[in-house]
Amino acid sequence: MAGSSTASRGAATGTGSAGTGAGVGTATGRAFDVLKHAIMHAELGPGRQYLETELADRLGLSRTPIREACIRLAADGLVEIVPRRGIRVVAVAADDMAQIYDLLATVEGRAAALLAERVAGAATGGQDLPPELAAALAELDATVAAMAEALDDVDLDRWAEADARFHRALVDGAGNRPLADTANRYADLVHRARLVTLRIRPTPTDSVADHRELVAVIRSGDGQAAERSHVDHRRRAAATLVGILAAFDPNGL
Amino acid sequence: MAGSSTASRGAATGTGSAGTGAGVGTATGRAFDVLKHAIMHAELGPGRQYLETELADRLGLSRTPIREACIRLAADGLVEIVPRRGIRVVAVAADDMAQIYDLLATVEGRAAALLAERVAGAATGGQDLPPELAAALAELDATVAAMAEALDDVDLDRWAEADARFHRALVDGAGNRPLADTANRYADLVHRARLVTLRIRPTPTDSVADHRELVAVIRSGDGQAAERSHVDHRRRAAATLVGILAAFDPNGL
DNA sequence: TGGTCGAATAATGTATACGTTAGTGTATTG
DNA sequence: CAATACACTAACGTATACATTATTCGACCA
Repeated sequence: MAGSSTASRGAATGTGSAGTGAGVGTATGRAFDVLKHAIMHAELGPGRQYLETELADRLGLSRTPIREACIRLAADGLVEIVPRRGIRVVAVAADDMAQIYDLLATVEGRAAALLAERVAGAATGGQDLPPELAAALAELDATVAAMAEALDDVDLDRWAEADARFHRALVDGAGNRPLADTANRYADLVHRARLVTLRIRPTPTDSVADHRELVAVIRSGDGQAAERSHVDHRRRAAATLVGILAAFDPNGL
Repeated sequence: MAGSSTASRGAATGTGSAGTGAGVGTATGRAFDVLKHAIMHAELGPGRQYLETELADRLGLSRTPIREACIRLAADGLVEIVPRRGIRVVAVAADDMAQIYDLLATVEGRAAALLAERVAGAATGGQDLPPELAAALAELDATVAAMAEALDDVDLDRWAEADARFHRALVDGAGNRPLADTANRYADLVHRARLVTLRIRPTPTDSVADHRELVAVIRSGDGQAAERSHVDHRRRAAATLVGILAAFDPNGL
C-alpha cells in the first residue's frame, strides 16, 4: 500500500509507497508499522480477531493510536474492523489472490507499456535518457541481476526481496502515481502469499529469464510488446501460484 | 473509493463501494460523508487547508471523529494531512487526471474483458446466465438507456449520474473485488473533474453509442474485443477531457 | 538594517474518562 | 427441556484533558 506512518499520508502521497517511510516518531506510525509487520509475518494470525485494548496493551499504547493505525490498515485491506468483535486480520483466500494477481498483471502490464513508451519517446528526442528513466532501467537491471544471484545461492528470501524490488521499480518507473499506488497497495498481500508459495515451488528458475526479457523489450521501446510479454508471464505464473495456495490452505491465508 | 462510513470498512469491504453505505449512525461516519460531500461539491476548496478544530467546530463534533474521518479521506486520496498546517484538500492537476484516466482505462478495460469472458463461459454451459451476470448486463443496458434519455432532455447532471452508474456496473460486474475497488477509488476524483468538463463540452453525444457498442461486444463474449473497445474509447475521451481541464484550471482542480 | 536567537502560542499527538450499546449468560416460565 | 426475556458486562464511540513540538513574532545583536 501507500502511506506508512504519520497517520497522515494518503494513498497518493509520498514517493510511491515506502515501507517504513517518514513520521516514524509518532505512536500511530509505530503502531501501524508494528501491526503491519506482525500481520505480514503471521504473528497476528489471519482470520484472528484482536480487541483494541488487547493491541493497545501489547504495544504499550493507548487505544487512540491503535484505532488510527487500524483505520489505515483497514484502508489497505489488511484488517477489517468489526464493531464489537475486534480487529480482524483479513484472511486472503486463494480466490482473492487470483483476483489480485489478475489485477496486478493488468496494472503492471500497463506500467511496462508506459515505461517502454517513455523510453521510446526519450530516444526519439535527444541521445541520452533523462536521469530518472535511466535510473529506473538501471534498477530493473540490478534487481534482475540480484534475482539471478540469489537463485544461484539458493537464497529464496533474497530472491523474493529482489523480485519485490523489481516490481516496484517497474510500476514506479511508469511515471503514473495512481498506477504505482494501486500496484503497491497489493504488494503486501502478494508478499504474504509468497511466504507460502516460495517454499513449495522452490526455484522459479525461468522467472529470471522472463524478467530479463521484459527489460529488454522495454528498452526496445515497444510498449505493446512489453505489455503483452508481462501480462502473459504474470498470468501464467498466477495460475501456478493460485494452485499452490489453494492446495496449501483452502481456508485462506 | 471504497469504504463508506463506520470508520470500519476497509477498501476491500462492502458490496463494492457504496456512496453512503452503512454505519451512518456513528459520528465518524457522518463526518466522513459530510466532508466528502463538501469536497466533492467544492464547498471545501481544493488546495485549501482546514485545521482539525475548525472542521470539528463546523460539524459540531469533537476532534476525534474528525481525525478518524480524515484518515479515511486521506486513504482515499481526497485530502492530505499536513502535521501543523491542517487538512489540505488535494488539488488534482490536469496531469494527475490524465494519469488517473489512463489507469481507469486500463482497469475498466480489463473489467470489460472479464465480464465478457464470464458471459462467454456461462453461455457455453447452460442456457440461462446466472442471475448475477444477467443483473449486471441489465444494469448496463439500463444505464445506457438512462444516458441517452438524459441527453435528449439535455440534463447533464442526470447524464453524469448515469455514466457513473455505468462504470460502476461495469467494474462491479467483472467479479474481481480488488479491481472494482481500484476503479471505484478514483471514481470520486473523476466525478469532481466532470463537474468542470461537463459544462464546457456539453453534449458527449457519441459516448452513448460507444457505451452501447461496448455492451454489445461484452454480450458477444469476446473479451479481447471488449477490452480493446473500451480502452480505445476511454483513452480517446481522456485526451479531450485533459485538454479541457488544463485550459480551465492550470493550477489544479 | 538585516539576521538570528528565543520565548510565546497554538495545533497536533496521545492518553484517559465517560456514555452507549451490543453481546452474553442466566433465570424463569411454558 | 427448551425458549425467551432480562440484567450485566465489556468493548466501542466520542469527548476532553494534557503534553509535545513546530511555528511565528519580537527583541536583541552584529
